[in-house]
Amino acid sequence: MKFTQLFIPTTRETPSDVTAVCQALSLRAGYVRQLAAGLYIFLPLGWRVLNKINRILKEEMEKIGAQEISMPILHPAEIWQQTGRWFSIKEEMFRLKDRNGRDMCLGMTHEEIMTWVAAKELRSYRDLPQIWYQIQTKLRDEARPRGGILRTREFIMKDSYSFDVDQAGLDRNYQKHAEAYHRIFQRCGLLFYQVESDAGMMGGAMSHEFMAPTPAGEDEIVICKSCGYMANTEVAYSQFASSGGHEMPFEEVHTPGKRTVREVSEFLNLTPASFLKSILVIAESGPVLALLRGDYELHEKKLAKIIGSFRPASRDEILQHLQVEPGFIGPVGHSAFRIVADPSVQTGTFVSGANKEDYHVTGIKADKHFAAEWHDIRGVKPGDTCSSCNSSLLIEKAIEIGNIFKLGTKYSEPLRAVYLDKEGQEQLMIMGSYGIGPARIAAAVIEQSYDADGIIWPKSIAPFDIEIIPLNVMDARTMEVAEHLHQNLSAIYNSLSKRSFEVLMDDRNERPGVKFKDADLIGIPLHVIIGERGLKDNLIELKTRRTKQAVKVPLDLAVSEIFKVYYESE
RNA sequence: CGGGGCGUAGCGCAGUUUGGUAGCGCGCACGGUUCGGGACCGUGAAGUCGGAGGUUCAAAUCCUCUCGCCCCGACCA
Repeated sequence: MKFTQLFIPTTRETPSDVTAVCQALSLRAGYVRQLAAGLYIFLPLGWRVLNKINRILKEEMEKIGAQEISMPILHPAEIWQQTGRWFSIKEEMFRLKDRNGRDMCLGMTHEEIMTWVAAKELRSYRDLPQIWYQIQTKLRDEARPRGGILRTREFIMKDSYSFDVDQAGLDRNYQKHAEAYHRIFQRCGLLFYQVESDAGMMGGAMSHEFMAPTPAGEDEIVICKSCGYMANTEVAYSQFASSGGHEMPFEEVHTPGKRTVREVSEFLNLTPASFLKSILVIAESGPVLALLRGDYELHEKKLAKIIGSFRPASRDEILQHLQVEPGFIGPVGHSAFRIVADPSVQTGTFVSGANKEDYHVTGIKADKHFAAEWHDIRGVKPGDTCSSCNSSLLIEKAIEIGNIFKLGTKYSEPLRAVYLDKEGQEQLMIMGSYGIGPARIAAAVIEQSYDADGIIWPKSIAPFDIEIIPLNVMDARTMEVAEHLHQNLSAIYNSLSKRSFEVLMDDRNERPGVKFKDADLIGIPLHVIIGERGLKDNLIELKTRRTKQAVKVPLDLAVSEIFKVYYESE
């Protein structure tokens, strides 16, 4: 392919409103353009990369017996009403009416439709198991699109769905997907972790996320390098660091106008870890007092698992239930309340509000001065250790590039996806669903693989394998060599990669500097530089993008040397 | 949805405080000189100053409304 025949609008400057590296580079290198908030156009180079990724996805999905199909993205509301998600999902779903006034929506994901087909067409245990997948557009009216192609309102997803006769079948398909995902991300050249995750709106019993660590990531994951525990902070547990709190008399102290942990700790010259933080929340069953150590934050999802959905209490509610201003709440003397306390305050001596304006109480001990249900309700923080092996934990930012869910019967039940077993009994199908975002893979790869000059693609998903750079297109010899190499490399079938090289030739009448800069920016793995200077000695130059190392090779050995350097390079 | 920021030539920006001829750099077109890491000289095209309304002799600039984009948070298969 010739550069002059491809639309590659590179730019020297970065648009001012980008923040993420992947966003800046994919724009500058001419891979994508933004249409509106959360809507991106994939230009020729970007689309080539996505197709490379999709090719890998298809190969690995076929390997585990998944069958590619294609579903509509416009859905009738009824099916989503049957599973309840029409109601439980709020503004995030794009909804519309057709000309007859029928409610429709744009698919955020395809559990409903896949299950609908399964319910209609699969009847016998003999029809199962099935794995169906597609690479299809999803639409979500995101509250806040961000990070360029990281979080968009319209995006392509590889989503697959498994249908099994029993839990053991689901376990096998879940495991197969996990293994396929490992191969996929490895082939794409990503550093990634498989972490425990929250099932979120998908529901279901078990789920894992695949996370590519990068500072641009929206999620935070907790990693134990020692025993391998890895989890999204949404579900992560840890061992709290001991507070080293010291003994204090049990007495009220005057703390005029000091309300926050920070204010009171400074006022009393104590560390935040000496405090017992009391938070009043309103659950459906009534008010609940949540207690945790002053240096920790309440983990709302963990608390919700124990007391159900809740919201923070308003100032009036705090006055009503506790008869005290916010800032002076404490656990002492509230035996009538449901109190849920974090183990970080189970041993030791603490300071907390006195339930009396402008007073706190020192010397509080659990069980002696208050009683509580004990549950881990705190967020993991730096310095915590692993709850299984007590080694130190790492907290890293990461991009979610894939996930796998054990759905069980969450969708087969409402949509009546049933089969007859060997005894002729009707049984619910056991389902799993599994997603990967190809654009997020591309973004994560850029985030993990770039330098000051631009993108460094791994060979597996680069838009081209080789870029030929004839430095002076006005020189006849240069062009003769370049054209010849271009044709040869594009034509020779290579048994290793099972295809011929995809070659981009920069045939623009540009100065060498411009071509070098653009080549580095675009990030094709191997550059073949043809200049008059080298040709005098029948030499051309091979330069690998990642290392920037260049070797001069004789012209008559060009093709074999290119093979060699290409396959030796990382 | 809450908080903040920004909309001026294709891109990056100045000009807005204090109303008075719409500018700079890059890019683009043409001519010339250059040609191994984003060249130089010259000439030129290109703007409803996001939009609507208002104040004023006069609005990019002041006021009101509105639309869009970005960031932080809330939210998030």
